[in-house]
Amino acid sequence: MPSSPASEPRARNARGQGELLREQLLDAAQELVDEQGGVAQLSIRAVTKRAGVSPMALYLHFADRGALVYALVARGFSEFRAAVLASRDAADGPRARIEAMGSAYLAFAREQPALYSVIFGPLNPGGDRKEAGDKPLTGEPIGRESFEDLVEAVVACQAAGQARAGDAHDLAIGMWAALHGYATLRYARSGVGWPEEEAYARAVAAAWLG
Amino acid sequence: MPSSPASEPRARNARGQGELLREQLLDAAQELVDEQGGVAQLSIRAVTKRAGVSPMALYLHFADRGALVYALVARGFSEFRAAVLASRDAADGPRARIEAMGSAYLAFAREQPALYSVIFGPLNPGGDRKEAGDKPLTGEPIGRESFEDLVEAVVACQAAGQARAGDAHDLAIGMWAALHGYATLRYARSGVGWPEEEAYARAVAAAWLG
DNA sequence: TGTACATCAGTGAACGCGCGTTCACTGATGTAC
DNA sequence: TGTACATCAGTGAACGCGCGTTCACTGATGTAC
Repeated sequence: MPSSPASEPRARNARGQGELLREQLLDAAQELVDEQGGVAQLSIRAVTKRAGVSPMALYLHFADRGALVYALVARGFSEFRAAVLASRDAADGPRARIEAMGSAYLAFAREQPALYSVIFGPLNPGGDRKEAGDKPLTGEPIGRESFEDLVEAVVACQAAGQARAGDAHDLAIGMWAALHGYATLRYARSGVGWPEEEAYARAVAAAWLG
Repeated sequence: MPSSPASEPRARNARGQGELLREQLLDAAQELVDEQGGVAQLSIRAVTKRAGVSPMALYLHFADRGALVYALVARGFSEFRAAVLASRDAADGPRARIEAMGSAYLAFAREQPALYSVIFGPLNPGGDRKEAGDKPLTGEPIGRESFEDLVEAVVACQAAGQARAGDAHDLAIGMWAALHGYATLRYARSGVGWPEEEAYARAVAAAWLG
């Protein structure tokens, strides 16, 4: 008989493969975040139960709940940034690149709304629950590098004469806020008649870059 | 000796004044939401403790935790809408009215960030914690009426020749997303150099209305 | 004017639950000699 | 080749906590007669 489904007890990892559990815990945590729409209700016990492991096993890989949340958000942001940059690099010409970044941004927010809202939501996401031992997100706030990517793309666009003059930073801010607003409002208030992602991304570029 | 500070036991309301506690509970809940940055961690026990009352007293006014959260959000939205409309009515001319609405929108989000994020965040805010008995936000999603106010202001602006032609609904969507993006991103990612509220509100109007 | 009674604005103890985290333990597997 | 031992990947029970909600009660105050 083949191995039965998830309900059977999980086999422990082979010697030297202990690190595998770390990724499995992050996967389980991400599933729960998707289901719950946020990180506030995420619990060690729920994560370890989903991974088929005792609560204590989590402490082999994370110092506490805050460290788990931080790792989850950091991993999510890496995926986000990679997706946006890949989309940019597949497009032709500075203006098309910017619009591709906007589309990819909105697509990620649609596909992973809970993760998106944690990445670009209030800082210190673990602290929502209890401060005890939670690692604050100090230094570079998550999301900053992607903003810099956008500024760079705006500069390239201006250099090619495909965007109005003006402070690239200010234009990038306007575009970022417009994208973020759509990303967080569209599915929370869907009854209002939203444009498609690509059309909106082009409209945002037109509004801020001319 | 005058009445001592909050630590002394609360006197119960006089006969016929039982409804006063309802507002006091909502006030306490709002304080906690401000402190915690959201509604997810709001507990009956914390609210009643702050109001100086036993947990059971809350059930005299609210069916359960979800009903409390719903009442809090509904009251907050009324305040929000009233503030935006008051600002609109104090301005001169259709274009200035729209810009005043935008400024008031951003000012409310700055002054009451937690309340703002609950009003315009994911629906069914009480459901974050546990579904048991929570009243879902059915029918008109909160925030809808303010969006209609904005559409109306755009129409007035077009009628006065102070906005480009086009579907007023689509223009209002663009402005709303831009305002919401600023409102939720500015204080969460403050290190990036944001414009002032009034300047941003004008820029948004310029971007979408021409 | 006196008193029984209904009403009102709450209180108090207890329930079962899930939580993060602690301390101590287990049992398979590889390695040194 | 055999065996003692260290290491690794976990487990199990228990702690004290805050939670929503239940059931039953209290004591002051107004009202009917």
